[in-house]
Amino acid sequence: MRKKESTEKIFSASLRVFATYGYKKTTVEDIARELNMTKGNLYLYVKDKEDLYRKTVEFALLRWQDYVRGAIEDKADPRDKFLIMCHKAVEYLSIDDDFRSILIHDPEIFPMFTDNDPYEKINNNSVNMIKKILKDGIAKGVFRPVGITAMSKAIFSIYKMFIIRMYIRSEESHVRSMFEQTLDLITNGLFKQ
Amino acid sequence: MRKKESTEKIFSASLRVFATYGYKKTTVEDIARELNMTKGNLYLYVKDKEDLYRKTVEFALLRWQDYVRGAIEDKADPRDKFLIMCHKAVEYLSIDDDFRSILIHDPEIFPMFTDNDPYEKINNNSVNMIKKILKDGIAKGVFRPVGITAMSKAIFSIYKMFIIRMYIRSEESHVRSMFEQTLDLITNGLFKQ
DNA sequence: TGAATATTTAAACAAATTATTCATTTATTT
DNA sequence: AAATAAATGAATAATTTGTTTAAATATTCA
Repeated sequence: MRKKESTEKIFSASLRVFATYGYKKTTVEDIARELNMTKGNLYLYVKDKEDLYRKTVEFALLRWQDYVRGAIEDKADPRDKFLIMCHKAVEYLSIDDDFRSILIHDPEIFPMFTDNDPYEKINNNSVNMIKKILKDGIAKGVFRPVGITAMSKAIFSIYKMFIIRMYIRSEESHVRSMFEQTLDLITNGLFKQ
Repeated sequence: MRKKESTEKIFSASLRVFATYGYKKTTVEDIARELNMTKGNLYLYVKDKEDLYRKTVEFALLRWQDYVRGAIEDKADPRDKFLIMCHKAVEYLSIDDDFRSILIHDPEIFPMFTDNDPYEKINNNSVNMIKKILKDGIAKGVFRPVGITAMSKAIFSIYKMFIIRMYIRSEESHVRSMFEQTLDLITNGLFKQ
């Protein structure tokens, strides 16, 4: 197993285990076992358990972002892009059990924009994706000329809040309909009439 | 909390936690926390962690047996009793997540009839329930005169096997239809024509 | 009430588990 | 075959966990 090729294997296995037991209850050996390797070898890839966890969460966030990006890249209309992005971001939770579980175990993965967000860099990918859509939409004259940076952060905050709420209390279907209504509110405030 | 009244609370909380994490990963403190009490206090009720686990499983098995017994006690026809018992025993897993989980974590809960079965006494409740039904059915002339003890054990073995199989590999719907077919086989071999 | 009894706590300790390191071995590349 | 990279497994340090215990608090009932 060459180093370059194996990192994906390592973090997807690690995600699986962390998602199952949570940070505290998974041992480094649990993950090594899942990978059919020894603990010692794992420490070639990460500094310590916390580093392993952080990199695992980053891996999970990137996979989620790839899914969303892939779903909108061929769309031309900024309004389409925006709506599909919002829906796909939430729908992804239905198809990735591990991602969903890790969000429930650790609500800090999606922190509000605080001073030291460990995942700031990666969350900025999402914010930048939104930024581009807004910019494009404004340029094409289909969005009102809103403040791009602040609005992007606000929108990201809203749907990450829904993502967490929706799956911590997934029984409550009214959360989903609230999401739809909020989305309607955002877009109808955003679109030109 | 008086001692007499609290044992049920203790073991149902304990069941919940053991079912969530499995024996190894749950700590005595996890259970104490769930009960809003300290570890030290728990040791007034049980000898050690293993004793806590054993009593918890016994509690779970008794709850399951009560459910089945309750469903058949008002039935008169031994054939009804038999069929309902078999179905209810399996269906119970759908309504008690903790029971189902603990079975998956610990397949030894339903051991085959080996020399030292820690739950022998409680599993015998089930066997005796079957025995009574068979005896009654034979007396009333609706069952063939089979060997009651051996047949009861055989029947219990069959449905406990299905219970475990069904929920370890619950995706596979063919397991359920196999159960129905096996039940059909048992009853049509058992009933007089 | 208040003495007797039952329940709960919190701290302490020993034993077990876990994270981490490292010298050595095995595999791969050049 | 030499050099480099990857993996091992055993050893150690740090932390967690199971269990005990003395002291505190609550409950019972004479």
